[in-house]
Amino acid sequence: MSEKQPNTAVFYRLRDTIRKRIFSGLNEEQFRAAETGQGPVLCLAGAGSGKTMAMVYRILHLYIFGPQYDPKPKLDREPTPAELEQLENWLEENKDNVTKRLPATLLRLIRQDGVSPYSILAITFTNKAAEEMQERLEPMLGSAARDIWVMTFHKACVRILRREIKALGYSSDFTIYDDQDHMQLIKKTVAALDLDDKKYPPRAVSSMISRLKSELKDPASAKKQILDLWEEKVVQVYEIYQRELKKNNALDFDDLIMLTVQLFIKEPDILEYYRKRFQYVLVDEYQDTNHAQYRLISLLAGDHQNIFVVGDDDQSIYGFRQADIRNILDFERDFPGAKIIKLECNYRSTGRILAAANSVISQNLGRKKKTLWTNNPEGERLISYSAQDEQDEARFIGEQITELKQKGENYQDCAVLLRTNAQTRTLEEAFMKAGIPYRIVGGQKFYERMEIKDIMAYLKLLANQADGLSLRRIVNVPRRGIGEATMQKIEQLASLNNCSLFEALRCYASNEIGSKAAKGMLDFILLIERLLEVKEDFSITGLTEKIYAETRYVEILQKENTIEAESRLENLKELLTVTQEYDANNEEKSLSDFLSQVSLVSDLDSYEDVVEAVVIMTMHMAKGLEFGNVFLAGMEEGIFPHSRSVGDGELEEERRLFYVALTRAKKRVYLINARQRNLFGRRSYNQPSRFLEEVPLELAEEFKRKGIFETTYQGKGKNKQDIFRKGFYVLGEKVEHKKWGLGVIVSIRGEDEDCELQIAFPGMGIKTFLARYAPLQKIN
DNA sequence: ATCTTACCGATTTTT
DNA sequence: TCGGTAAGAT
Repeated sequence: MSEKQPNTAVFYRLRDTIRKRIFSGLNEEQFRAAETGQGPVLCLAGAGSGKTMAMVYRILHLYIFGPQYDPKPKLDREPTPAELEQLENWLEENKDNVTKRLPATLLRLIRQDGVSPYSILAITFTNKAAEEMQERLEPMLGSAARDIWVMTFHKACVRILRREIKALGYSSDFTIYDDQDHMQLIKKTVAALDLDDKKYPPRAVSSMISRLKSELKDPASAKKQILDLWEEKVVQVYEIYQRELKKNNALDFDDLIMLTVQLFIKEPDILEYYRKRFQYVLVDEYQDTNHAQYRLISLLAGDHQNIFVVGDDDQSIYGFRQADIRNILDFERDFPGAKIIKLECNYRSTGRILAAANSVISQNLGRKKKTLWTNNPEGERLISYSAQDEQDEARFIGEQITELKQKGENYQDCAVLLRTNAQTRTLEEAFMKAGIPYRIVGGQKFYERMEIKDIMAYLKLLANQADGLSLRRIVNVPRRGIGEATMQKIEQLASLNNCSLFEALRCYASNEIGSKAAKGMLDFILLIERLLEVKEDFSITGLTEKIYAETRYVEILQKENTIEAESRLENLKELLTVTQEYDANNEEKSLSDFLSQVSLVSDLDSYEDVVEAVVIMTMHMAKGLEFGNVFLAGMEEGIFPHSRSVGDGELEEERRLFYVALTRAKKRVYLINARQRNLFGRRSYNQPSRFLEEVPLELAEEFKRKGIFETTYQGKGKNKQDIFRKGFYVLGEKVEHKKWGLGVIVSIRGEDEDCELQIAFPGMGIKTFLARYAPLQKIN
């Protein structure tokens, strides 16, 4: 017989139970990550260990219960019996299901000491990750979820900079240059300095400048650490490049981070404001942060030290983009008193896949020791297949996928992951032939298409007339008879008068009335001025349509009447869908805001796994995704590990990439190498990847093609005759004929031993044979 | 100013 | 092999 408890005590008990219920889907470590609200926390989260869960629930916990859970918080008033009943009812109703949604009333009742959603900053690298987190938060937190800053580094920086960049001498309608724009400007600068672009390849120059920026070195401080002539010149390029950006009121991607840090350092008041505001900072994929990003978050977390980072050093595969693995390895040193939480339970992959991945990654030195384990079943063995060549490789994958499909797998649960983009072609052809629906993620990106870039350049110029790069792009698009030579003059004029390209253009046009180029220029200037006048009156869609019409861009494409023009028109239509979506979803529509939103999306963001299609992409792009069945093609020395990375310390990063690729798979992994393949138009013979040997033998089995003659053959024999009888002929394969000598199979008709082979003998033409009788021998 | 042809060179790229 | 760039032709 229990004594009648006061309402408050009952409330405490119920609240505690509800808390446990909400977090019941987490394992012990995840829960610890979620509830440790104060101080620095490093969460080492292995692949597939539910780190997003941990982050989402951490935010949830902060919002509802605050940084430090108090089971008996001070209440303003005693809860009413009706309220207690509500809580009890909820508990009763949600006895068995895992909580995905919390009703607002319940939230209001139990939320005590919870932090303001405005004080939480959750940073990711991809929009996709940010959206995923946001989507999971919304049903739990309701509208409060929208007040939390869950966004990418770059987006957060753009937000801050749009408000504060005046302090750095830019104006707030700055343009963001994408990689293409950036490269363009680098090339121009290299040329302007009269440097030989053989000795100073734009790519290398760009990567050096990018490195300097991610190390927070401005041109002045970069000058102090020059090692040789080459670097000296590059720093000169950097200096001019940076000046040029500022003149154009433009920022490249690296600037977004670097300038934000500079801003914080230069303006302590501004830093103070954001420090006060973001009391709780969370960072996803911490192993991928570069130095600038590290500085950014350490500045923000400066005094409160409430910083929570999740990452996996074993999944650091962006070293070439200045991701600094030391950030995660040194976290405990950088943030004294840091708590370490390891998430080692994998919910994704089968035991065998995980064992393979563990074994592979254990070869790397200098990592934080972690061993993933799982309660999942052992699963099937990994399958390896040694293909004749890339066609055979592609065909094998196609066949296996067809087989999987028959077993009830969906196409969208199959992924082919590649080391390089160049490997996609053969696969595409094979899939097309086999009638397998496929999708290539990460090829030509929407916003990188010519026609889209053209229209965007118009919009950019309208938003920011200082943007000379955009002006240059469109001044003669469509044709207005303004060529390179004329533009050179204008550019000179601009730098002479220290004015913008647009102003120089105006000046030139009014001075050279009558010349052909001036006529075109005048057309262009009037067009832009007309658009500038009305840009405030239109929605983004309206403005875009006006550009289509006034430039006659669409009209000209229509007249072209080619398939190419057709697809460009399609893209322009698609762009209108994008603008419409923006217009519909954004209250105060500003052109700059639209443009930055667009600048910060990637191809991967549009990737949804609902389409019935096999997905083909690079291993890099696959990070963070998962698939039932994963095919890793091109497991060859030179390709993977890539020849360029063998040698200097990058082998471990390649191995991490392999680890990432393996751990994408839930059920099946196929490892395929081709014994020969065309590489740069040359036939090359590659050894199987060393990584294959790092997969323990007992976890894998080799797939043997059931050849036409193989039914009875079980041979171990080494002699040529045996091998010759065992094989199955493959298109493109080299064979030796007793009489004709070396040849290549160019066609195979029919099945099994009845098939008819056409073989090309160099200098002797194509001969036809019946496989059954022909005295053929395979050449490896 | 714009179109054509001969070279060269060739990872990965969240933003 | 392909695609992007640089010099030559119209």
